Amino acid sequence: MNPARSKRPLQKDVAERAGVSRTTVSFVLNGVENIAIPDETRDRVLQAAAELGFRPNPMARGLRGGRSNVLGLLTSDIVTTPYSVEIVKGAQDAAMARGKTLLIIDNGGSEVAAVDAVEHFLEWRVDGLIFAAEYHQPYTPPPAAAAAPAVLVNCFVPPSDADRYLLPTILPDDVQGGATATGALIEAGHTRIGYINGPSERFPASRERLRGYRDALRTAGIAADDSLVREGDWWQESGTRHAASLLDLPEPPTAIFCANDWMAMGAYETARDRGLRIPHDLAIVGFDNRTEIADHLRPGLTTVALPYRQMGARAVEVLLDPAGQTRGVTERMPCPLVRRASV
Amino acid sequence: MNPARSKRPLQKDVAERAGVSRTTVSFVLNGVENIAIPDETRDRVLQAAAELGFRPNPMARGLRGGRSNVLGLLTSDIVTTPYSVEIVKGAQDAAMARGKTLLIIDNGGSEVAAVDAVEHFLEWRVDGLIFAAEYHQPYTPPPAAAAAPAVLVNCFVPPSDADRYLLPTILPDDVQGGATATGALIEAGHTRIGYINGPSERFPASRERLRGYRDALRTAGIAADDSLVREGDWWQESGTRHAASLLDLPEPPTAIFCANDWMAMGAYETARDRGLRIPHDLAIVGFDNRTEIADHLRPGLTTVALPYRQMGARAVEVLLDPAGQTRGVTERMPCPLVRRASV
DNA sequence: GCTGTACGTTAACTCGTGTCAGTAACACGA
DNA sequence: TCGTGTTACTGACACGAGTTAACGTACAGC
Repeated sequence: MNPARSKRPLQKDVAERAGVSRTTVSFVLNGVENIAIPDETRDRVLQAAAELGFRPNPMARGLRGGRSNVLGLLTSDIVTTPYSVEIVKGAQDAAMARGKTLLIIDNGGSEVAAVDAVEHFLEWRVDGLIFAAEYHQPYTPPPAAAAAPAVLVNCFVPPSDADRYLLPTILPDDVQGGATATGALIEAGHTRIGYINGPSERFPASRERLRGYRDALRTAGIAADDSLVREGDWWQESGTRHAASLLDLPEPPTAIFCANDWMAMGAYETARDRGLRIPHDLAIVGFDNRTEIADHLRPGLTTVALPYRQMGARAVEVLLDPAGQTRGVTERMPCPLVRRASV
Repeated sequence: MNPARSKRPLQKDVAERAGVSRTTVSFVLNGVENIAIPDETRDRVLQAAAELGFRPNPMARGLRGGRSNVLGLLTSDIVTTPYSVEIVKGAQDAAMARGKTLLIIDNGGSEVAAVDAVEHFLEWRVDGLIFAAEYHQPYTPPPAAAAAPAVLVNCFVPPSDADRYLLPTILPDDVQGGATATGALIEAGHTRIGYINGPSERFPASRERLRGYRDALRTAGIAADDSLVREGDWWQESGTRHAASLLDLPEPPTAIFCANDWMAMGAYETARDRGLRIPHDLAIVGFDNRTEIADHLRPGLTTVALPYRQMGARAVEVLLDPAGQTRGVTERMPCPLVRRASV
């Protein structure tokens, strides 16, 4: 009936072709220790398997052994922050490279759907769970998740739940990212550097990038001037507005660091309106490296990239590394500067 | 060892609790026909299953029956066109609703990776394959895909391969979309309507949206004027430039339809530069409904949405519907108008 | 020649479920 | 009493692989 199942070779076929028993094939292919198999036999088996293109049936394997070789990845709302799919891709590639299958479910931000998804994963006897968020935020996994090893990516268990859930956590290093962005401007000779932040209340990233900004100034021996710091709302328009207000200061900044690329785009608009050339009259650095924006602005926007792909890959590694389950360790992944032409 | 497998209830447990044999449980839960089971027994089994929270092990099920209940979704480069993940979500939801598991792999546009992915899917004995593209384009699946039922979404087998691969195909109705966008402007009283298209050579969508534009004009009895049609490159800047050139015509248009939202954003810029108010002095319609753009422009951009979610869902339906495998049927899904304030 | 041991191999069981063939109990008509 | 159905169920096998325990066989040592 199902053509997919009809003619695929089985261990039995490999055994027949190699002239040994099926058990021997299993031993050879799984590299079982403390069992003696002469090289000659081993080679024959391996060759037969290769010739037939044998691939073990993961269902049979998962049914028998405790290990299903499946990992479950639950992500909240990917669509609203499209670039976060990079986390998924990173996890996917890493899983594939290690011969694991990654099961992906996007719960669209719904808690009910999250519970369903975890249940679904557990049905498949997943070897581990990954919870990924579309932006750096607190998140508490459904209770059922306790039934399997888990890792958090781009999110963290809020302090109020931290006693119940102590999980390995992988986050972007927003402090370093903020410092790197600011540092790039300092290197270019700027000393009055404005900062248009995101909303600091709901977004840990905003708070941390601000900290990085201040750290970089302090390290460079530049006195912090809070009149140079504004809080936008991530949208382009707020970038335009705050950039204008910064440039209206008696001592205006010569450079502006924006906590995301949309606001940087807004700052570009302000510069254009005022006839300021970038980077000569005003240098700008963004954050997020949304290439559709950064590449397309003129001149290209120098910005800080979120290491989403690496974070996804690292999550898989931590999950599969038996020692990685030393629970509760938070890893910060560095955010590299992507140089274009706006500094 | 693996905590996930330890304490989950099995059919055996349900049978014990209901005081029947495991076979009976299997019959009841699978609703096997032409086997007599009195309601009283049936209810007891169902209740026992519910009380224990029994969920069948999909591996065992897939191993035994021909049906794995897994569908494979292969997508090319989601990240470059982030909104296309909606296709994935649509497919995911539809699959979940029908009790299927969706295996998703993004091959990042690599043909080698695509072959690997299909191989991976076949290992899992998938019941069907879905090939999804990030934008409407020709695509030829790897030959191995012939081993399972397949559906194409947002892509189609090019004529040169059409004799070898005749697959059900689901596409957005770009002609209708173009006509709808144009129609909205006509309804609003416009008769001179400019059109900034995408590149027509590489993109079927461009050609079809143009056709829709012309159809709508003809239907309304408006003479087509090719001087009102320009070909941009999808980027904002080309929208700005072509809008300017349209407005510089001796008889400038009072409305512009742009083949994507980025170019519409460019047209907004031109309008602003010239002090034209939208929609009073110039009406604009976009395409794609990229909410991050359309919602955030002032005034909000009226645009045509790609029915990605429905397309993904429909792919699953076609795949699971036995009659749906009447191969080679192309379905066009309607692109609805999303009204905001730019018309 | 006998026993012990290391080596190479395999039969047989296991995982959880679907499914076929079969059985026990009972009813009914001849 | 027998034969034939019908109802309500159950035993046993199958799916494809991993794993345990045991089986020869050959060779060494006595």
